[in-house]
Amino acid sequence: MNMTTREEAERTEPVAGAAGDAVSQRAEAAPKRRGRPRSQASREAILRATGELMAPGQYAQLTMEGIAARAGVSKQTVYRWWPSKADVIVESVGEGYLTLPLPGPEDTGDLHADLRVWMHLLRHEIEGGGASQLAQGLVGALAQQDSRGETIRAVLVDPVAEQVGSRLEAASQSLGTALDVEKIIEVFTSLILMNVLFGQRMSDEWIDETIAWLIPRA
Amino acid sequence: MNMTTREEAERTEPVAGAAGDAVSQRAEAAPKRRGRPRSQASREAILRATGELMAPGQYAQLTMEGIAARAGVSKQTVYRWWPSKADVIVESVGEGYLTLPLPGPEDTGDLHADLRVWMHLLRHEIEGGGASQLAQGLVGALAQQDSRGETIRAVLVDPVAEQVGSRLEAASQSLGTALDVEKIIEVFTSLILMNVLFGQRMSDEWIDETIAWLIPRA
Amino acid sequence: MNMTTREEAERTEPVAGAAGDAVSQRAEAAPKRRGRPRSQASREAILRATGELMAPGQYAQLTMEGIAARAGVSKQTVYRWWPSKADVIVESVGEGYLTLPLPGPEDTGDLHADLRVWMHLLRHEIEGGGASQLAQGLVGALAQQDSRGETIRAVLVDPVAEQVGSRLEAASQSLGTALDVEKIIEVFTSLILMNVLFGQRMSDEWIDETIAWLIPRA
Amino acid sequence: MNMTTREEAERTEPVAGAAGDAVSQRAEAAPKRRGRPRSQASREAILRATGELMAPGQYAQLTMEGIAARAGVSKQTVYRWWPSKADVIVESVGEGYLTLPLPGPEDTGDLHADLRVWMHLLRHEIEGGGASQLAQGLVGALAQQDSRGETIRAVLVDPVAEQVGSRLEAASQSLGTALDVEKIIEVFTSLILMNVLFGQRMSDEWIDETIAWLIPRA
DNA sequence: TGGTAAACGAGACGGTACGTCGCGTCTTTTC
DNA sequence: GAAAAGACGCGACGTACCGTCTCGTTTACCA
Repeated sequence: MNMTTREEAERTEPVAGAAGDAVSQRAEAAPKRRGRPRSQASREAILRATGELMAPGQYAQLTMEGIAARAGVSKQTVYRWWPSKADVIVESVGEGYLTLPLPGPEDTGDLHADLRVWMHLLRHEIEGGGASQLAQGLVGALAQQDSRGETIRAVLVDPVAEQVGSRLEAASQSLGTALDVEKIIEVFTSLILMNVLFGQRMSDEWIDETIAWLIPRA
Repeated sequence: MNMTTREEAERTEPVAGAAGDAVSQRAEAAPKRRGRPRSQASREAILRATGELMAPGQYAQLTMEGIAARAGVSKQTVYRWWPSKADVIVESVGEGYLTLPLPGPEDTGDLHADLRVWMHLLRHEIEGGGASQLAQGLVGALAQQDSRGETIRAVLVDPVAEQVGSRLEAASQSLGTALDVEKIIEVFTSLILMNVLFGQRMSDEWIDETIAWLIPRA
Repeated sequence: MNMTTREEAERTEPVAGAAGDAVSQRAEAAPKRRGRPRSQASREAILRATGELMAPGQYAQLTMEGIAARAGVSKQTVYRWWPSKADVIVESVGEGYLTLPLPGPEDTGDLHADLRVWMHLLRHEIEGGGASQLAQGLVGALAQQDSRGETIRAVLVDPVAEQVGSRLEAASQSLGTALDVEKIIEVFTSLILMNVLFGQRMSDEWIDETIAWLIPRA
Repeated sequence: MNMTTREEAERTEPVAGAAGDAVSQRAEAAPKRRGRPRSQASREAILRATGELMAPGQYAQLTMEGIAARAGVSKQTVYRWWPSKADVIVESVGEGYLTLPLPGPEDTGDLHADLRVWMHLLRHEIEGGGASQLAQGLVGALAQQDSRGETIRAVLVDPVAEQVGSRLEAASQSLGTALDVEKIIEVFTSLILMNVLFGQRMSDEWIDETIAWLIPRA
């Protein structure tokens, strides 16, 4: 990610020892910045506006001008802190201003049924078009600058994996079956995301077959 | 895909007349179009130019103006025959003017070994960055105009599925095992494309595990 | 003046042997241009808009964006034909889309009285501020690119010189006096323009003195 | 308007106190300002920078940011003491940090000869372009903010008038002739400034004629 | 001699205009 | 009637200055 060191410093400062940051020893050598400090309000407004404009139907407005306008901020302020649209999107998503509208599966005790219900839900979501558009938009927007795979993965893949994962792990314990949970999660996520990304319609049969194939009944 | 019917009809016609020739006497059985016929040379030049501009590093030039300029053709000529950039790209890829730098697996008789070799090859390709960039670019370019996904699938998914598919089917017959070939192909393709699209690194272990999990040894 | 040769050719073509053009022998070698010809309507709209925006009070809008907007034309169209704002202004003025709001003297037979009345009129005009603002604006706008003295002279100086000149020449003949008419015109024009440009107030005494000094009574 | 800022500051202070303020106990007209006094060094640096940036060729840099940068000063410091760019320019010129490259006439005893020599010198200066450009620039810069003209007159007209004036007054006394010196100065200045402003070329004949016409030989 | 208030540098802020690029459409002449 | 040439309205791009606004840091005065 091509963030300037200044930006990096600024952001991580209030957040403190965030995320997977191991090397945070740089406390000495005061990072005392001179001049007026950047407006935290502007920063948030920009990231929020970006998140909002990623919503289905708004996507056409996802321009630097659109973001600035909706945030009530000057274009220059956006450019001052993020060198490109991709960077703004990445940070907006990273800060949680936008989440994929994909729910996770319930837990009624019957794993197969839960997954089936869930995938029907996903199908409905995909058919609405919003999720696909958003996913494609993300890939498209980010593709222009860098590959930035980790980011997209963090936004697109991880949440889905997490949701299906927690359900599977619960089942794995209660069932006592020897499921390769990790692999199943991975495959499940891949299949679903392909369908979301490419707007593929999941037929009833395909759903049943897929579940059966991935999680053989005992 | 949104190809005009005229385009479809027209295209197959001169292709029969083949290669470099212009004034062949295909007159008979003709649907007799009046006026100057469309230039086959222009068509090829456009598709070739599109393919060339999709090459990694050139992607920024993939504009309608860039295509027309490189093809030595007027913009109108491009628009006359393809309603959108997405359609040009799709046809360019379809006609082989651009190929995803993703080879298929060899057939040495040992399915597991072949797949392992192949996936190491893919990993190398992914690490080069070109494939990921191109795949992302395709998604991005196509998403802007045609979010329906069939298009992207045709360009991105199908070729990979075909390559791994033919190897698997061959194995399926020689092995006589009851493999759900279709499902395996689908899953294989999904996993690989996810990795390509998001630049995920495939470790040796991951490759071995995945193959073993998908195609259990007899 | 930095007009492109193409623009020059285009403009002078319909105008025929305009202005002081002596070398117009280039008729042969048909300048047949290809592609869509430039829109005469746009050209006129731009020049008219420019003239209108030079009017007192509107001057703040005299931006390339303002001109394009008022002309109902895209910015690019303005830039396509004139490389800078100064060039647009020069041509707008040159084509008569704007004239200095300075009247000429009447002819009642009494030269001194006529001039006095006229200068009082001018004083009123100057006090309104419009004329000064416009003159300064012209100088300022044109100064940024080139010196372009001839143009400003043509717009600012010549009309005034002409008006006072014709009155003086008429008087010169009827009086039979040996007036150095040319010199007087020159001086008169200079004095008046200095006052216009710098918003100098002309007092009654100054007017009388000046007229008496320039045109001694017989 | 073109009062020095210090005067301005001192003036507005009591005015502010008079504006219906309740706490105004400092009635005893104390001009004593508290806090850090303004930096004389900054003031000079700003005026010098302004003068330097008015030099021919540099004119495009004559922005508030440019001035501040070259003076090694913050923008706010400039704005604190001068309300507009015009004021800075006026004071810079007034303090002699920039002089129009227009010399005055020598005094060899022969008035006509002195003037002729001087005007040839001016012609050379005008042809170089620098003087015209600078004069136009001044008009342009000042016109944008202060169209009242006194400012421009003070900068542009007065210096020239003074130079030619002192030579003429000297001559007037030694000659004893009844010259209307004031008028002659005015006319001379007008003619010359018109030529400078509009880059008009003064021919040998024109110079001789003009001098002869303005100052008839005894 | 230490407080304090104004001036200082730095530089971010909301704006407006700049000049350019690409879009998809249009209007010419040429083939 | 297709093709090249290229102008058109549109809208976003990224940059430059504008004049204003915090910040933390001097620095001269007055107590």
